[in-house]
Formats: sequence, C-alpha cells, structure tokens
Amino acid sequence: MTSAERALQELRELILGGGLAPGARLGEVELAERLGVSRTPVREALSRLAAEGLVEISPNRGARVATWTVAELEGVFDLRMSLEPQLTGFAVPNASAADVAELHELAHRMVQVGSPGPRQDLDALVPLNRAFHDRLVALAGHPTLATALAAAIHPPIVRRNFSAYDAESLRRSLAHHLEIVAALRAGDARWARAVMTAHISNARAVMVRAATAGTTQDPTDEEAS
Amino acid sequence: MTSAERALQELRELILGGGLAPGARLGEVELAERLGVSRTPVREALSRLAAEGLVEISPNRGARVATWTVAELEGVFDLRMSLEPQLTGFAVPNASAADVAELHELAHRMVQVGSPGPRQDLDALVPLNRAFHDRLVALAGHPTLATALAAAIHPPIVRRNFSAYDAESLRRSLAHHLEIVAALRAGDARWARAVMTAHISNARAVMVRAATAGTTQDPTDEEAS
DNA sequence: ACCCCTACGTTTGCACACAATCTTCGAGGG
DNA sequence: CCCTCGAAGATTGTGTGCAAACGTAGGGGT
Repeated sequence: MTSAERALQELRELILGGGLAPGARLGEVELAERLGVSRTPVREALSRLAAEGLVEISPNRGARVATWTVAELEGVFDLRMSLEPQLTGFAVPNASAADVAELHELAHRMVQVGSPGPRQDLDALVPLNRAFHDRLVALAGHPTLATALAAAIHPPIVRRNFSAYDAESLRRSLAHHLEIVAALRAGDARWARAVMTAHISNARAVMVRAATAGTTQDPTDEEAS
Repeated sequence: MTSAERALQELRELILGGGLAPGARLGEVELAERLGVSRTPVREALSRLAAEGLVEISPNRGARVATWTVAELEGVFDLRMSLEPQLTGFAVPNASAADVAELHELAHRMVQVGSPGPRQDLDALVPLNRAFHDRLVALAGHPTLATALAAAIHPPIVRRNFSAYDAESLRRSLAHHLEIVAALRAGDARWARAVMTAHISNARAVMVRAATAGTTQDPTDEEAS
C-alpha cells in the first residue's frame, strides 16, 4: 500500500471519527510529521478528500475540515431520500434466504444493543447500522447509485453517533430495520422502498433537530500553540 | 489560477472533447510536457479526475481514460432518473416569468436548429441542450443534488453528440423541452417531473442502443511511438 | 485617533531528484 | 517449441528545495 493511501485513510478516519473538528486547519507540514510521511502524499490525500467533500481547499490558503450548514445537511437527506429507497428496491429481487437471515441477525442485534436499559450501548450501534446499510446497498448490485450515495453520505457522517436520537425516534429506527427485512423476505420492493423512505425521513428529522439545537458548539480552531 | 487547475481543466476538455479516446494511456511525463508544466500538478489533476470518474488509476501502473460498459451507462441513467425529475420539481416554484421566457427561448431555438431539414445542425444542439438543463438545475436551488448529478453525468457525456438520435427520438426530445417549459409556466411540479422522467427514458433508450450497436468502435490505445 | 502602506514570517505551489515497482525483452533450460 | 527466469528500460511514488502568495504586525501619514 502506498503512503498516499495510508495518509488518505488515516485522515478520513481522523475526520470521521471526530479527531479533527469541522473547520479545523489542516497544515501540510503538521499532518506530514503527524503521519510520518512527506508533504507530497499528504497533498494528494488532501486533494482527494476535497473531491470527496470532507475537506475544503482554498488556493494558497490551505485546507480546512469541511463544515456544513443545516441547509446543506437537509440537502444531503434529500439526496438520500432519492437514492436509498431506490437501492433498497433493487436489492429485493437479489436477496437470497441467507442474505435475509444475515440482515435479520443484524437488525435483531441492533434492537438488543439499542433498546433502552442497562445493556444499551449506542456506540456499538454505529458499526451494526453501517453493516446493515452497506449490506443492503451491496445487494442492490448497482455501483453507480451506490457511489453517488456514498459520496453524499460521507460528510454528515461526522457526527453519526446515535446520541442525537430520542427514545421514540430510536425505537422507530430500529423497527424500520426489522420491517425492511420483512419486506425483503416477502419480496415486496414497494414495501421495502416505503420503509426506507420512512427510515430516512425519521433520521432527517433527528439530525436536523440536533444540528439546529447544536449551533452553539465551539467553532474554535485547534490552534493549540 | 494555479497550474494544477489549468491542467485539470485542460485535461477535462481534452477527454470530454474526444481528444483522448477512452482507454488511452495517460503518461505523466507526456502530459506534463504537453501542458508545459511539471509532473506534480499533472499528478494532482489526474487524481482529481479519477475522483470525478473520468480517469482510472491503477497503483504503479498509471492512469487511463475511463471506459464504461453498457451496464455502467444504464446505471448512470438510473441515477439521472432518480435525480433530474426531483430537481425539475424543485425548480417549479422558483421559476419566475423571466426564467420561463428564457427557457422557452432555448427550447424554441433547439426545435429550430434540431428539426430535420437543410437548417439542421446537430452540433449546435449540444450547447443549447446543456444550457437548458443547466438553467433548470440552477433554478432548483439544490447544490447537493446538483453536484451529485453533475458527477454522474460527466462520464457518459464523452459521446454526448446528438448523432445517435433517430428522427423520432429527437422529435420527442425537443418536444419534451417545450413541455417542461409549459409545466413550469403552469406551476405544476408533478407534470414537470413526469416529463423529465420521460425525457431521460427517451435518452436512455437512444444511448443504450447506440452503445450496444457501437461496441465495435476501435479500442486501440494512442500509442503513437 | 484612525487608516493605509510596507516589511516580515509562514504556508502553499511547483519543480526536480532519487528510490521502488512494474513491464518488456531476451536467454537458457525443459 | 514453449515455459521460466533474469536483467534492462521505463514509469510511478516519494522526498526535498526554492519561489511566490497570503496573513499579520508595525510604523508613518492624514
């Protein structure tokens, strides 16, 4: 694996994992020594991340972690609403019994882990949720739609923890997963599309509310001198 | 403007304009001296073009102009079918009388230029068509959807001349533009969406037919020694 | 007291050089 | 005659140095 790829993945992880706050300055030399490589692969990584929409580059002024307004966040959800139900519908005829069982397993574990109580673990929900949606997208067998969706989803995933969900919305979200599995088992593409549309609408409401409320979060740079 | 940007735009023009055939090898040194810059900005341009999907990069094996199978072409049209009607619908409430007049003017000129006869000029149709669709997308006021659409449309635009259209399909396409304007004037988003869906379905049928028939086109590299 | 202009430090943009990898061509053995 | 192995050439990947542009602080002028 090349150094540029390593830098790319590491930076992506850092941004998506919250290690770098939105708006934070990304100096080339700082990142270079932080990742143990030269500036060249760092530049390449930053360029590609800019193409993905994770960082913003101003000529001669360097790169910063991208920030998103509420309007842009809503735009992303519009896009998801256009694509994910479609992908889910495509997945229906391709789902084997084994696939359905696997998805059911994932949805079931999400209910166990996500239900309120002493065993609730919202952080464990994130990889399960991701696995569920990724599996579904893979089943659709539609690389073009999948790529467009992935490009759109990446940015707002930054704060993609489930802490923003209130109990009611979370319960709905978990139920949706199970219902999607049911629709797959029934071979009903229209049903699956409808549930996915509802699923994203629910998520949109939660995220927009969180973003609107959390406008007060620190926009400070990480300029610890 | 930076050298990397110049290289990016020039390469894009070269690929989209047909100056570089799909599958053609893109040597860094060759491009560098062809554009009069060093390898560094060329590398950056190639990297970004790869992110756009116009070129494909294999590690240690260089870059080539991207190629698309018929299946991928159909995938792109699936994506357009998901996004463009949506964008057209969003444009409806934002369209002022002046906007409608402008779009009507464009659609009318396309009919004049595109109708069979001695004054037919298929090449002149391309910029008009592009202006029409761009105007419509701009009216939607939805940067996120617009960006996703633009990213998807770029690749297959390579052969985006209207020579593939038979008389019947071309007449339909021109009529669609006028009908979309009518829907805008009526303020009927559902109507506009439906016509746009039909418009893209028509285009899909034409392009897929052309791609299937034209599989015999030369896959030769430009290895002029 | 406020504004503008200038000089400095920092950072990015680009070019060049070296190292690592892949491809190709040729020779030897089976 | 074909296959395998090896070396040379070419190409990509990465590090480093230099020049240009930007941001900022300080001094002079109005």
